[in-house]
Amino acid sequence: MRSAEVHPAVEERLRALGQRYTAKRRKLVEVLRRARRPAPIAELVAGAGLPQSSIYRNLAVLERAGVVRRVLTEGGAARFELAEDLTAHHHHLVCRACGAVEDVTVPEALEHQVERVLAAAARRAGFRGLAHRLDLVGTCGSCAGEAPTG
Amino acid sequence: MRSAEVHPAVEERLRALGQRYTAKRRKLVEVLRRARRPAPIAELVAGAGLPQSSIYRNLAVLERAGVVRRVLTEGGAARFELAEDLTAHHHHLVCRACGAVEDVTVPEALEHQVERVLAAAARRAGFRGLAHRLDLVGTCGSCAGEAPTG
DNA sequence: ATCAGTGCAAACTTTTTGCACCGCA
DNA sequence: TGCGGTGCAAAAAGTTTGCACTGAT
Repeated sequence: MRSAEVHPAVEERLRALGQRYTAKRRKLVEVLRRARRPAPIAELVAGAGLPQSSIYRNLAVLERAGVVRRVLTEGGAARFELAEDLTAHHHHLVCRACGAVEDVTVPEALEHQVERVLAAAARRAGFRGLAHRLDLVGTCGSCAGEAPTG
Repeated sequence: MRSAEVHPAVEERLRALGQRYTAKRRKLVEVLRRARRPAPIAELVAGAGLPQSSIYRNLAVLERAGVVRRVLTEGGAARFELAEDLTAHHHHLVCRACGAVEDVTVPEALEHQVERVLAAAARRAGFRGLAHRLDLVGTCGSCAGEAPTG
């Protein structure tokens, strides 16, 4: 989704919750939109030029509005990204050596198949409204190249 | 993997790192083995009867030894489970309402296909040694049934 | 004027670490 | 007897919250 389309969509979702789409929130969304991967808090603080507390609070509001989502992490610091309906369905490549995260997409055919089989498995377990989160863990190029022993 | 097979395997992996497989560590592994889902720290503290600091330290050692892995979470508290080669490859159903986590498996055919396509995508991005983590997020039976308004 | 938004600082939660003591190889 | 292992308590890291002030409708 292009910038010109994202912001009005965000504004609408915030309005629906009686929230304003201020310049600061717009800046935050813009930083998230530009990141090619889930952004950690520190990156958002630096990028948007807002104090941590405002970042956290605005992220909470944006998450409630369905604009951003907290990405699953292995503990450390939280990472956030724009909701998939504002960008595109994608997955993550996580480097187990340096922790780097990259966005990736896989063929639609596989996505469909995954969706179909998962929906069946979930139904059996009594789960509804399923969405999948497929992350890949491995070693990124630079870590594999620079530290073959690790 | 049965208990009789898990413990010797764990011991071997710890030995390889010059670590001992003490009674307390065995207790911790046993608690993890019995859990049908990734266990939060509090559950391990209660189950193994060890102070938090020991739980954390032992989990760190066990993770280094490839015995346990930290499960991806949305921030809150960390959850741990035994490594897949000590149990079986599986995925998680996460309830977005109550946070409950359940282990699930999907057909092998799909696993193979996912592996194949993902491996290709990862190679393109310069990643190696890939493993996938497929989690499903939805609403569990009790949350959907007992609170249709939520 | 009013109510949401913001910033600072303090509180809180979760995880890590220093240190002294214990215990198995 | 030495190097892990353990527990307590303190510290650090990450996140949330109270309060007073600002700003948009």
